[in-house]
Amino acid sequence: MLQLQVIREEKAKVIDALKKRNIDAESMLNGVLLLDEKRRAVQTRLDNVLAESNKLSKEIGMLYKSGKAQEANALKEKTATLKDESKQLGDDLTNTAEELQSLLYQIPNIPNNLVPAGSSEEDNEEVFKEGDIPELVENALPHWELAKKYDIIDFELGVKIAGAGFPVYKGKGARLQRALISYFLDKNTAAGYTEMQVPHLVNEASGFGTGQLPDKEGQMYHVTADDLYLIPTAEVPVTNILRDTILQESDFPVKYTGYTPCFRREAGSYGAHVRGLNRLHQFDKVEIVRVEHPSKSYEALDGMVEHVKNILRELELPYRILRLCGGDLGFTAALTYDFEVFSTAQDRWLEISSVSNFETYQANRLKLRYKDENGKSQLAHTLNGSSLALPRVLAGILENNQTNNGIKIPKVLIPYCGFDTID
RNA sequence: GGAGGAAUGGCAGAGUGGUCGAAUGCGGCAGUCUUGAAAACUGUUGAGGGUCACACCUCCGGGGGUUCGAAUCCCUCUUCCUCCGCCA
Repeated sequence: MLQLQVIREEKAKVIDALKKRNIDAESMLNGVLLLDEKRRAVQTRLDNVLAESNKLSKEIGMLYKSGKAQEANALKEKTATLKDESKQLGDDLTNTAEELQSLLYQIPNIPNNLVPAGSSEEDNEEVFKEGDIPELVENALPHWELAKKYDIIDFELGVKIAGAGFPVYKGKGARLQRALISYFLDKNTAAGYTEMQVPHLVNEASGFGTGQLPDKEGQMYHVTADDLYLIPTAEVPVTNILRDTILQESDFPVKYTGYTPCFRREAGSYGAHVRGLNRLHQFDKVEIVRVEHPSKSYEALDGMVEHVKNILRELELPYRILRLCGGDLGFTAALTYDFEVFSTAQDRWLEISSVSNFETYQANRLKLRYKDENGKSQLAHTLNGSSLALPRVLAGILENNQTNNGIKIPKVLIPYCGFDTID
């Protein structure tokens, strides 16, 4: 959520920046400012009424103590109107504040200067590319065929147990999954991230904190009986560790990593692009989360990008990095780099990581602050990234490493797997 | 799931209707002393709204109520503790 102060003081700049998202925010921001003004006016009136009635109450107390009951009773009558007034003003205040809040929830984050203009993923800017695209054997197979051929992933079995998009990993497939998780966590902890095991269901407040609610309510599985949500990403529980927290500057940088399954309803997705592991309702992901001093957050973002690069290099996967354009940028992000692995057998790029700086947008909702050198509370910056999402990494490994003698396991994973070939 | 108890500032812990945003201790910060540190002493130290700055207002787990007045009384929800039941 944007800070009111920023909208108040730099409205023109905000409108201009949001144009990159192809949004004309002018009327929305005017609405916010109007409500904000109203809120403060009502608050001031309410405060005055309360001050008056506080004063009277004290006088009444004194009068009773000194035995002047009659005078006290006379004063009591005066408080009746004040009470009515404060009740009305209080209701007005609540309504205005709620209206203001819900309007603020509808305004996305301000894109960073680096974000290119654009309306769709076509306009994303390729900023880096590395790794050789392998020459595959003739009649190379996409991963869903390989999965069947080597009996390592069973999609039909998942359908039977749960439904489409819930694969069952078997044998070496399951072991490879576990290997990837351990490998990713080891890389992240070696880079100074503290490993966290967090709940896979979260409450409403956590959903609001990181911005999944109210915006993407339909994308999460909702356990209505207990009003909990299955997490769509570890970002939600891990970042919410620090909700309602005031850090010291010396606490920076905060670096967490966690492995969790992720659950997404993916309502509205269909077609060839959701085949196999490309888009699932349940998948595994290892996430990195950072909380930073505002002056350091972009340095941190670059560091996270380097970190993910390193991992992909070790996995020997060809990949590229995109800077997302305004039209493709997530609602809460200020700047996002997407990592994509090239799947040779599918002849397309697969998104495997998304690394973002949210600046103060999440922190404002989370009330995640720090004390600056003057002892004043300031909003921190939050960042997160996948390091990494498993299914498409797995797809990339299976497809790019297929040979006539089976699928070669990348060297770094062999110690984790205990085998070097799937055949 | 059943019965009982509890929830107060970073932590511990007083406060059972008025002058309580809240004693006291610990911790934190600043200072005195010291070559330096420790100890001791002195001061300071919750969050938010509001204001140029003050004033002022709100917050004692959340919500609602009683009252002129609520941390304190009532209702409700949540969480924690103890006991019982069930159980990976």
